[in-house]
Amino acid sequence: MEYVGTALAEMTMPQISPLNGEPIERADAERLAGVLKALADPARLRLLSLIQSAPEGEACVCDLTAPLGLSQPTVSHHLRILTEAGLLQREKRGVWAYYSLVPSAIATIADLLTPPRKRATKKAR
Amino acid sequence: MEYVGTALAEMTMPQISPLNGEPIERADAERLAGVLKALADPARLRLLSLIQSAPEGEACVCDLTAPLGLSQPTVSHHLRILTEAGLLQREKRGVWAYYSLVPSAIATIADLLTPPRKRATKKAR
DNA sequence: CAGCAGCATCGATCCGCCTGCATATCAGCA
DNA sequence: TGCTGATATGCAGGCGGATCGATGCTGCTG
Repeated sequence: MEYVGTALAEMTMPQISPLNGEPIERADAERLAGVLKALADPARLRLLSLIQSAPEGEACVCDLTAPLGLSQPTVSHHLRILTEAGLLQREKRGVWAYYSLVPSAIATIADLLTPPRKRATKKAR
Repeated sequence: MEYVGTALAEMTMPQISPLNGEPIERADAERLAGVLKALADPARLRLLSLIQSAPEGEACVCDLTAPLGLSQPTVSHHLRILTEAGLLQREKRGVWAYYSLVPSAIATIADLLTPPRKRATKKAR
């Protein structure tokens, strides 16, 4: 099966058809579901939360295993999924890998869901 | 294991700890993940989209099987999950079961995600 | 140049979920 | 009452994913 490695590109650039106006296409549904699937896990939600509230908005793997109570390989696995979904970015400094939130990635997802804005045509604003 | 049948109550009333300020608790993470898991499926996203864009904002199972290309039991299954997550509501009229969106359920989820509105306090920039 | 520490990857296991077939329910109708 | 059509539920197969131990890699450091 295919990866969601391009999820970020799909989201920040072309944009997935949001959940408001016309019925969404199957392809769009699969892309959006792919990103949401990355979010729909307790461990990953906590990772995002921990990283976001960390001192510089970044954290390395060794800082995250303890609070989560998961093994290092498992944490690394979750971080990989979040990164491939375009939610996290990785920066290697020396022996450490620092993860931080991709600026408005989550907000973009929220916007895709928040349909409401019963705007006339499509997506004004 | 336990169901997410109370997800709606959790969301519209007490509210799940959102993904912004302090690190979220494990229980909150699990609740939020539960609701997101209901959303993180192509078939269910399309169901929500179809129902929302239907004439009266409602649709019965028989109207949804064809567009999705899934069997009736499978569609019924997905509708059940969405309903238990608090995203859909069911109204039985005669032989038909009409499903419609729970008013601001999805928007609530979006708000839980959309966190931070880069307010001064933390890290401007 | 060994040795070590932080991470990523691999292999394996276990569990949950998507899907469809068969079947049970239930309301309307002859 | 008995039949038909619209939904819901039970059951089972198959796939994907969460987790961990072991291992490989790579910069630091003595």
